[in-house]
Amino acid sequence: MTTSDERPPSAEKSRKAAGEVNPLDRIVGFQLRRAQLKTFNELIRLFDKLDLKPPQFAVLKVLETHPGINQTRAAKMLAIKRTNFVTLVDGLEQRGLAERRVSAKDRRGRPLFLTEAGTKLMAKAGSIQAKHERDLMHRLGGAEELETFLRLLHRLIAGTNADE
Amino acid sequence: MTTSDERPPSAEKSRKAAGEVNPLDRIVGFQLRRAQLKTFNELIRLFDKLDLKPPQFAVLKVLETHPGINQTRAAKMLAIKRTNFVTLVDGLEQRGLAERRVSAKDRRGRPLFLTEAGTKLMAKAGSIQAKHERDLMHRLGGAEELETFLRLLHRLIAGTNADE
DNA sequence: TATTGTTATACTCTATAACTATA
DNA sequence: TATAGTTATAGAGTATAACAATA
Repeated sequence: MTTSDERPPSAEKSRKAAGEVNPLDRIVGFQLRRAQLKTFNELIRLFDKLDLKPPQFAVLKVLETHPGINQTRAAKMLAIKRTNFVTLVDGLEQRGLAERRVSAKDRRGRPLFLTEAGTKLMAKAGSIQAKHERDLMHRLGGAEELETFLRLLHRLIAGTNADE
Repeated sequence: MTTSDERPPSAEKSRKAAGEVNPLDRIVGFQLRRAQLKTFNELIRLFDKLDLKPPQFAVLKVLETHPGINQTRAAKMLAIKRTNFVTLVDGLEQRGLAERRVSAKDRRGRPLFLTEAGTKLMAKAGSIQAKHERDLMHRLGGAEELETFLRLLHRLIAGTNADE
């Protein structure tokens, strides 16, 4: 990604580098896919030293703002299946970043909490992610464009029932 | 569900329906993921009767606009790996929608073409996809918003070397 | 030596069904 | 009966390494 070759801005070369005329460029779904893959890959690299990936960060983020949330609701927020969420939490619990407790009210539930280590890690991860977000904002053109972008994304998502 | 705290049912339901406060709502990457998943799932359902999925449609679309393109360039346009592209084309070739020929110039290459059946299928698939695209445009708010959205997406993608 | 297409393979993601223990 | 969590498992999707044929 940091290949800083000298690149003359000739139309010929920039066209080739950009992947040519590409009929997929004007199809919303495919552009969404590319943008999503790129932002995730960027975040993966930024989280590299924390041994954290975007989905794991997302779980911790939800626990941070919703301590004691149960797994069904958390999985819905993350738009992943309850069943796949289990493995995710297993990993975080084994690393001592999150913990499942037992609810007194409903003994079926396993309310989720960040551990102290999880809270500490989130301090670092959160600032890394926030920095990335600012980078994205700048690439979009500024604060106003970011708002516009989020609003448009939300219009596409609206009416979604997350998962399941 | 009748236990726990006393809470007005209206607030309870709207909170649940809206997916709650969700700290992921303002993180670009995760909103991108949700929007991408949703548009793809919509397209999958629309293509249902054609037994076609978005990646397959994308390949056929590239062959339609770039007849004779080689696999390396096509894979780059699709932002997937050459190696995974092989399986994709295998499937399309077995269904008689695309074909690999042999190049006289460079006998390593296998220039790709739509078959007649492939062209016919693309007539249907293309109009389905175009209709979906118009639907997305309306949800975004109109033609102007679509342009804005694509422009912003492109700003995030810019500088990407696709894949590999 | 580099490139095109390919096979084999592994690893991650995601999806479905069925089970348990509670309610 | 329904719900929260879980297990097992299958299927996509995606990744790397290595090879043959050709340039």
